[in-house]
Amino acid sequence: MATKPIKNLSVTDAVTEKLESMIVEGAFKPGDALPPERQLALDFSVSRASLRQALSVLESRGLIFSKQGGGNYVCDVVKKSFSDPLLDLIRRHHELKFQVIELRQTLECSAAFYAAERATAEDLAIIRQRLNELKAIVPRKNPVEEARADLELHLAIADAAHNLPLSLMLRNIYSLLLSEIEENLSLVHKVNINSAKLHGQHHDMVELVIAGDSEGARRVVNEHLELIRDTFLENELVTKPAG
Amino acid sequence: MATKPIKNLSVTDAVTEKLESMIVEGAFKPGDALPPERQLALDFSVSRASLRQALSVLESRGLIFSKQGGGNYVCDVVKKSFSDPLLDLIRRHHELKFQVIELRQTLECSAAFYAAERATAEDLAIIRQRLNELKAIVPRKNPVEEARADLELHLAIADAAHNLPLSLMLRNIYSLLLSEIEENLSLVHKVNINSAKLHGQHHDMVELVIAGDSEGARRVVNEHLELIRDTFLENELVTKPAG
DNA sequence: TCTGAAAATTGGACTGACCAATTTACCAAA
DNA sequence: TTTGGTAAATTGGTCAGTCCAATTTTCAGA
Repeated sequence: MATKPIKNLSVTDAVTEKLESMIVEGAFKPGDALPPERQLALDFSVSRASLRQALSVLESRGLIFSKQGGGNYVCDVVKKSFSDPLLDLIRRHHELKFQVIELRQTLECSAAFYAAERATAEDLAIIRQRLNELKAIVPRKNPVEEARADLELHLAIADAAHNLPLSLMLRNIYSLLLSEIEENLSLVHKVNINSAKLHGQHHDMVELVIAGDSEGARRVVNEHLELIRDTFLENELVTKPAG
Repeated sequence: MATKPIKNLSVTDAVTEKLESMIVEGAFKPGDALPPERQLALDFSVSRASLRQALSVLESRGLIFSKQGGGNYVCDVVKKSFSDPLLDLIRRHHELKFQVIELRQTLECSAAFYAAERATAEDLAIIRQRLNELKAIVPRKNPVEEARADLELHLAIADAAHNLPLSLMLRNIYSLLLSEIEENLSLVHKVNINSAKLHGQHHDMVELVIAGDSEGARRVVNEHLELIRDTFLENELVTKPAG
């Protein structure tokens, strides 16, 4: 008999949940001012300190905002943040973005190496197909589509390495990068500066994997991701005023 | 002309940012306990109420968790976001073990490389300490303790690479390996065949990282993990009838 | 009616206190 | 020496009261 997992919420957590559900259910509509903190604390029979902890959490979730002396207001855009904590973390800390790219570099170099050694005819057919799809999309000048096709090519190579955990980790990183790219298109425009060089590297990557030149594949992928990393870094310097 | 939104952070927000940065930058590592709230409030020269608002926000973001009477602890962020499905998968499929070791090899080689380039004096002190702890444990002939100390050394090197996502991934892999080892002690007995050689490599690893020889560190770690991989493989052939 | 300063309201922050859960220290019993 | 349990110290959870600063409201005077 397992001990019953009784709902044992702290006062703060209970208030957070209550307020959140009231907002979601429309008791307070977007733009509305919440009752004053002192009144709200009385209504819930909690201290103002506990209430304010709850309000802080709701503010960090983007549900409300505070104006000193004015009041607490429900945000207009109630964006359902089904946010991945790690993803949020990386969004807020650009130094982590660099680390993610560095990690991607580590993983992809190995992936290319093993792919060159282990790729089957079937793997190679898929890789060629992805490369052709990418080449077809490039002229359309659609950054998001191009980024997606780009990652698909990289993913095909990773899969050819026949290391499932490695593939899965890269998939996670790709989904992270893609949402990043979709949020910040200017970043992709920058990438286009080095577009020709990047696409040349794509071509070389594929050729070396097909040729079974594992060391060569690793080297080109390394150069490829260094170029990507540097482009990201430059972009950060442009878009972020002062780090 | 918009009024310049000068960085005008509230006390709570400032503390939140500061703590988050410290966690991200590794001042507090996953599993670590934060200093007591009263002490932390003193350190930051803020009231405990403000500090607790910040802690509430960080908890809601999944960065820390609190135990009443126990303390505030840094979460293992990775478990929720990066590789839940991966861990489950590997637990269910033993044939993936080889691939996991291969992945570990990839990650650790990079980690050693970057550690040799970036390790601070503090990092090096921890690495030396872990090595000494390992040396002290070896004579006891306790396989589980030794495996744990072994992984702690590798982890210290990984942390010195100053790449949080990389550290987190390796932590997951380590916890996986450890539970694997605890389940199957015979495997570690096999390792002891190459015990002397492995410990020599540990020593070389540390020395090269301390010397800042990134290429050398990468090479030794590569050899180290090849030896580990081969030992695992031999063991598989012995323990699994016709795997 | 309009303006502007005073007053009331409201969020931001600090202090000190008390409770409850956990951890640590310590001592007696086996 | 080891074990087991209890008392003490530590630490998070909560509350009440106070003061400050920004905003909103009120209202007298032009």
